Amino acid sequence: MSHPNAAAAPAPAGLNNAQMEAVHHLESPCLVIAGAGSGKTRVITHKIARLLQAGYAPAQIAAITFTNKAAAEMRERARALVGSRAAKPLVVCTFHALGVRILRADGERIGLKPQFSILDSDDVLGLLRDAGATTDAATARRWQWTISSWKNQGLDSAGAAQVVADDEERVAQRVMERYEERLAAYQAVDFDDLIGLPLKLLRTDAEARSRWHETLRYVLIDEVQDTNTVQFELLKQLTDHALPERRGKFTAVGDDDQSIYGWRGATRDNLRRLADEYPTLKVIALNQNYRSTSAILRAANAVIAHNPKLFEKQLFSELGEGEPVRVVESDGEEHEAERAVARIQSLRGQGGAVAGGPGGGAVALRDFAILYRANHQARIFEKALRKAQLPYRVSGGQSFFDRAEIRDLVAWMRLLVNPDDDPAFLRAVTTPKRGIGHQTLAGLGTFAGRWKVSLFEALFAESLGAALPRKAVDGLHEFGRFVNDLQHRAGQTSGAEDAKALLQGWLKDIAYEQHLYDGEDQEKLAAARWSNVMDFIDWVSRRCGGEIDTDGGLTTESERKTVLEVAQSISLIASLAERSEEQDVVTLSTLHAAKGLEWPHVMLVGVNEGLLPFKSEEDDMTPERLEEERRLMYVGITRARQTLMVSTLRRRKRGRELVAGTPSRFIAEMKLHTAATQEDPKARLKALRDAAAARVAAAGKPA
DNA sequence: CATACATGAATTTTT
DNA sequence: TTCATGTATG
Repeated sequence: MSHPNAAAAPAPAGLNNAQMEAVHHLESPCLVIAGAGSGKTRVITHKIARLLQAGYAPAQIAAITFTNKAAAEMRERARALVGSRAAKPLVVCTFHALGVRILRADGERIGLKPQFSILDSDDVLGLLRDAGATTDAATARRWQWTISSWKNQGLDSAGAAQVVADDEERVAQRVMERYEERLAAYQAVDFDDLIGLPLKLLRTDAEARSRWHETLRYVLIDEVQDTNTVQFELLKQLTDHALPERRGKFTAVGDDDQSIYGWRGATRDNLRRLADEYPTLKVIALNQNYRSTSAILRAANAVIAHNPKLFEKQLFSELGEGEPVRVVESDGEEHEAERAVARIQSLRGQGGAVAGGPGGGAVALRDFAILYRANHQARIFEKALRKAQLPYRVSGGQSFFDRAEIRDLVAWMRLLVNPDDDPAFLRAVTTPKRGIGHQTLAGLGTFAGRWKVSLFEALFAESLGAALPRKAVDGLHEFGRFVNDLQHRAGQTSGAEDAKALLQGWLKDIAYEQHLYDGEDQEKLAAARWSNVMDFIDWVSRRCGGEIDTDGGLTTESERKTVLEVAQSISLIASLAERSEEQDVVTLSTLHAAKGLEWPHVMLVGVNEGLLPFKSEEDDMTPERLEEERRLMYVGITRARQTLMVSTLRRRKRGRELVAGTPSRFIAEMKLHTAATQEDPKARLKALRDAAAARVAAAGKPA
């Protein structure tokens, strides 16, 4: 991963004492409480090196993360430390990728054929609409959410039947039953299944379990505080070896104060469970922060002190006092945005005047982040930045793989891997249009439903002729033959050059470029889409050529792969090799999406009651909810390296009139007044002098 | 009655 | 940005 602001610990000479202890503790399960910016990736990668030294083979070590990005960064840092040869066989991947690996190898033992398809959330939504016979996307989305949270608690539809609380859930539970039937019929799994099914396998199949215990002998897991119940159970199963001396070989790394995903099933309580269920658990806290100034950390510590503690931890920094944290009050969102822009411009104008500025030179745009609670808040800042002609990037924008044209091609590839993947079939057979319409597909669907076979299987059934007109059947057969032929060739084609030729030939055969220009009235847009398609083709063929995996997916070796093999791993991959990441632009991001990243200059905006902590009408703010919001504030504060500005609205526009806004309680909790913010001119002067002294001290040190 | 446009409101997100 | 709701117009 190449994000310039990714939390790459500014390398201290070696490891500090706590880090060293964490790295060398192999005797019993280990939990590393890694505060923000305390060098946790460093600990994990060094621990991998330590395990290799202790005699583990690389392929026996698994490092599990939550995102592809984190996995890629981890692999890269491990490679830098232990070398390519040792790093290659390491199992560094996401939870879900590990699930895929287990299911591709052993899924047959629980009735899943190895070429099963992975549905993304759009596919799931379509299936649910179908299963629940609704066209209403909002309803289907609620079902999706409900069903997913049941699955994340380890419940199937039968289990969910025991816990339904109201009528809406009762309906969702029935939809879930039909959804499960469909998944089984399509030989497809959703993202939740990628955790749930491997867990089921390991629980019920002793032989498979012991085989996996032989394969993966030591497990490192990142961000444990973000694990949900099912993921936690999977971790336990993976490390629950039959031999006592081989049991509990894991290191979990996390920070209870950065647990911000409770709303999607993550439970901070898993940290406590680790301590409860593993009496020999060694808990090590990393308290030294290598990212932020003392002024920033003091504010962070003060805020989080209002939460009950799970583990004792107090971050400190040796980077100097730094600039005081600034609180700014604005009249309305526009005003706030203008002031944020003004701050960027003034800090940039100042050049290297800020302590430790990159190379002591000008402050770059990429050094700034504007962080907010909710996505819609970005809008007004975008407007202000555009007006000031400052380039920016909004986090969590539409990903490459979400684009319609890419989803078309991915559907085709999924169909090649698993012709029984009905959602993929439907998309491919109608993209581009080939004279197979609603009527034909409805007929085929009815036929397939009656005989309980997939659409693709139904297509070649003898008796289909009785159910559909001759012309329709001919069209379907032609499509089927085309897919079969392409599938055959894709299974034999490997290497970048050949793969590219195959893919280009395929696009030509289906006249995809024409399809794009037909569907778009503006030629420029169609051309842009086609260029995306070309990027996609390049990307797939490069992987066929055996280029080293940079996406954290499954691959641990770099041999040539067939097009079909590459297609197998495609659903899991969320982003192309980051292309725009290195541009010098201001970052706009939600607090959630900012986790794990850092910037020299951070602005937290919209820090108001109602927004942060967030509160909606029908929402009773439980203490737990408030604590999670506070952790969100904590995460925001600890993203900043040199300066932090916290912005709040005195007044907000509501409709046409301005209404009073209340600064967030978290601002008071930062306890800035002692150091001086704006009230006391004398104290402020002193703070400025201190900061200047700190700058001088910092400038004397090598970077 | 249906469609077009304007207005206002808006949790958080990965795989 | 998107999504839903409401008003105005054909």
